[in-house]
Amino acid sequence: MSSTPRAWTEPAQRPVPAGAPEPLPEPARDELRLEVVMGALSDPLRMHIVRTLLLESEEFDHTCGWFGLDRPKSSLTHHFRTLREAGLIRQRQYGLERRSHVRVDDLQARFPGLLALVADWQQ
Amino acid sequence: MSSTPRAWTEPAQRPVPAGAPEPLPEPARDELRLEVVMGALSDPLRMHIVRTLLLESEEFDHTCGWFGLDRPKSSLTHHFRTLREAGLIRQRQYGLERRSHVRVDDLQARFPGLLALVADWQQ
DNA sequence: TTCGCAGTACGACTTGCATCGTACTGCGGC
DNA sequence: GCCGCAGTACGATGCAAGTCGTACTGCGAA
Repeated sequence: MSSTPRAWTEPAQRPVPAGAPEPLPEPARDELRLEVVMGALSDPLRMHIVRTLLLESEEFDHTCGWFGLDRPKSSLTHHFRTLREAGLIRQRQYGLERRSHVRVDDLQARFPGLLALVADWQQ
Repeated sequence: MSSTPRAWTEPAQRPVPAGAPEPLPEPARDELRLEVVMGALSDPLRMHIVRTLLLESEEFDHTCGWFGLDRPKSSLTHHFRTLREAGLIRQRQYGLERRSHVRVDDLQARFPGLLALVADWQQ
């Protein structure tokens, strides 16, 4: 995994740490809808979030605040929820923070090649 | 899989017939934006149109009416224009009719794998 | 030249979404 | 206990998009 910087091409995802909180409500893998996923990615800010998360998520999950986005917190909540409800990201509550990562396995299984397009996206 | 007649996986597109009208205004290949394309595909009716066109377009282009969609004509005009302005389809005016086909070459070049996802989409 | 047809243009209505301020919650540190 | 912080919930607002009826255009056939 560390030999190539593009972990999103790998089918395997790093294991969930023991004791991690349950993910927030999200669609199951077989409930993912391509048109809903694409609708979530049709917003440039959300595309940016997913792409950044994808290319930086090898080490650990990230909080909303980590991105340094210049938007009010309530706007970020809205976009992260949209991404989670579309099935693009998984969110877990760690104490104060809500950490996110891309659902690489599920997305690769259902929509192979989609994440490669996201990774190649240019702002 | 590679023996099946899925022309959308081929880089080449059938040639334009001599004397065909000029295409209606559309974004150039290098102006295509992934988030705009995905926004156009986020509507189930438009996804259906593109997918149908993709899987049936080997023979000839198709008119709006060919699809047999149960919507008023003005709604179809709206959706076909959205698809054309996003760069998904090319439209030409043949006398009375406006015929459409998917821009396979351009989309494969800019967003490889995207059309495969569309072709695998289930209503 | 008159009619019918494919599709557009326009406008009105409605819905959904992005945006954001403000109040609130829940956890951890002091 | 008390406070600060991350993030949510709620509500208001403005705007873009979907929907559709109706009038219109432009071509071809009778």
